[in-house]
Amino acid sequence: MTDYLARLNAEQREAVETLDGPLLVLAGAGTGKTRVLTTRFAHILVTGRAWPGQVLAVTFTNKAAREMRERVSAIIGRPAEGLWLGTFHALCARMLRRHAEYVGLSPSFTILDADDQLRLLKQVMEAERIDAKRWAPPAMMGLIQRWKDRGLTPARITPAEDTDFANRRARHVYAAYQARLASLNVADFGDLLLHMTEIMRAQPDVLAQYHRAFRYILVDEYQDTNLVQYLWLRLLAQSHRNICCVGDDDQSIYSWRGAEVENILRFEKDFPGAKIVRLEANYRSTEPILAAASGLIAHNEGRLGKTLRPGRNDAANGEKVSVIALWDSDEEARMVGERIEALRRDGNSLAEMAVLVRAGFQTRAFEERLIVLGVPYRVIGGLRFYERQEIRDAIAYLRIVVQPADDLAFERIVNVPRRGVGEAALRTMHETARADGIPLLDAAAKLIADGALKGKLKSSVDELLRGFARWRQMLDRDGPVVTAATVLDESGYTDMWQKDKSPEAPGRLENLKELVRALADFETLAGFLDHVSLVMENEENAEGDRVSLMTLHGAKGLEFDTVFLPGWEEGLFPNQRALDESGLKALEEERRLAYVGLTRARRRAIVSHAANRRIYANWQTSIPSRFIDELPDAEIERTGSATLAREVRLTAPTVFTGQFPLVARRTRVVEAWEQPSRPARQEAIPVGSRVFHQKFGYGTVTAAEDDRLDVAFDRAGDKRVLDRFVEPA
DNA sequence: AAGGTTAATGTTTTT
DNA sequence: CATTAACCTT
Repeated sequence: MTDYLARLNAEQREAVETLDGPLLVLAGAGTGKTRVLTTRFAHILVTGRAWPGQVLAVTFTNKAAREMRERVSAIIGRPAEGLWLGTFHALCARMLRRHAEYVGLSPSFTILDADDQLRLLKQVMEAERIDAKRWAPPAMMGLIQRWKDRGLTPARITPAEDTDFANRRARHVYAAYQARLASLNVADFGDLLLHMTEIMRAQPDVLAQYHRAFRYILVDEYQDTNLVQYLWLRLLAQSHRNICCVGDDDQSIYSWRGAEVENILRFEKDFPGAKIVRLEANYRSTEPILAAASGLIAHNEGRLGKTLRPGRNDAANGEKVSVIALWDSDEEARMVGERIEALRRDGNSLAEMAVLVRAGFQTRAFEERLIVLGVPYRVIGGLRFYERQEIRDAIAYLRIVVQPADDLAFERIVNVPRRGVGEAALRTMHETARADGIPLLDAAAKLIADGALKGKLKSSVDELLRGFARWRQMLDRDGPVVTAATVLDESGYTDMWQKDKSPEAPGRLENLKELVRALADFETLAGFLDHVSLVMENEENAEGDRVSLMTLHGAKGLEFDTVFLPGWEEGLFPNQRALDESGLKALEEERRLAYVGLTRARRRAIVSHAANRRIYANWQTSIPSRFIDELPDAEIERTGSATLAREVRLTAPTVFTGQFPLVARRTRVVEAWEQPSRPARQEAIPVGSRVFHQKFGYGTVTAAEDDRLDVAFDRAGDKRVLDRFVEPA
């Protein structure tokens, strides 16, 4: 029964068998993190420490949750049921249904998606008379989300926090937004965590209930937790302290989403006596790949410090990491295509190859190339199932059936299909709703009863309202599947797409069918709606042998024999925008992203960069990413038609000495080597001098480092820009 | 209210 | 370039 322990190495075994007290597992890439987590879970059950329902296991993705559930089942030899195993959000939603009244919601609250969130916020900002031109709603949304990530309810926000948005009215807007959510009986994603944390803080009996319920807590991807998730965990763990967090600070790539690596450091502080186990034996990659990745990540400061060592017997026989220099992005796509074909000819499976890019738009060039070559591929990421227009529309209908007061859903579908409800009619409904303090749906009914609506508008809206009354009864009588099918049919929604002649229409109808089909697995419509917003993913086009194309973020947790890492150029990767916004912090995160990319590869990693890249309309010259220079020379092999660039760069005499050090030497050489479309800068730009930038206007240079300048722009504020984009003023 | 035009604007996005 | 939101015309 304990033969599962025999399959672990010493450090993994320690992580599994240390069951009492707080434990932090620092697990490097490919060191068997998931195995440790699932084995630990099973070990708790097998040793009789707890029943399955007494273990709380938290992941970030549904995929990870599913995987863990399957592997735990396999070890204990039966389907694992009644588990508290899921994503932070799914677990919180489940809890919040029990205690919704504490935060002014009813247990039937629905969960809002990003689109509805923004629409609602726009309305709130409009009502608060905030100029949307000057204060962009998406920026305000970001601010609110970051507050929520930090566990800050409007009441917890100090005036000092509310300084730089809409003349210190951000806190007020946030409060109004929250009030509006409550009045609609909806919660956004952030609220799930925020509300539960707030409830556990304020209601000792609720907290005590969960302390009794959970004896052990397991947390995956701990480096990606944000503050509110940390608080939530800490509250739940504070009585028994049997909490085990697994993470890797070197793979923290979501700080821009509110994740705080500092949580790892905080862990030791808040759980004194916490044991720390390091997993450093990598069973995934060959030695050159590990050494290259380690050499790269060593350039980051402030790491907890782990050294990956090869754990595979055959690790030493690996090929070096290829670094290929190419003339332009077309040649890069051609190179990747050719390599893929060659590998396939040698008997390699396409499913074992991946192209990992920094930004989503980069996949297109490779898609086009692979189509020409007739190589099957799949793009991972992009629109999720529930983000599709037709699914969101259908769900809006269903939400109103469950929740007649859901104004956002009503607003979304009242004129879909067209019922002649335009801006004017909607405004009238809003006014009536606000005046009488009733939901939009009731306001519409009232306007019809009062004879305020006329003609086609009146009859079509009336029919819709009668429909909702009917469908609501039907739900009790005939269940969700029949109701959903009827709603889509009788509302004219299916009809609308059947009449649509666009090429996407058939696919949309197919998705609607899939939605109804998926409903069969659920007892209640409310349960299904939760599933759709919290869990439902794309069917990943998994069938067949295909090359995977995805972003580096999307590749976390995956592995492939061969990994292509194109576009390693300054500006693109590391991404200039990230650098401009968050400086060194962003650079280190970009570097971690590069580390994640390299460590996805089992046997082969092919890094490439192009000297010229078409961005939007025109061609732009790029220089190789600094990350390439940071790869240890011994582990890489440089080839490619643009190898010359490097030779030139390395052998060119250092022209500029003394006075203005570190100025764009690399840029200049590469530009000299190709056509002089943009004249190379002849002189360094001294600190303190006045410059002009096409986009930001005039400013004063405050610092210079390599080819980038810190400039205090007169109007645009402090920015970091490439020196070739400014001119001496 | 609907359809067609122009102008603005381009990272990453587990839930 | 290519997508989308805001705008203007019928």
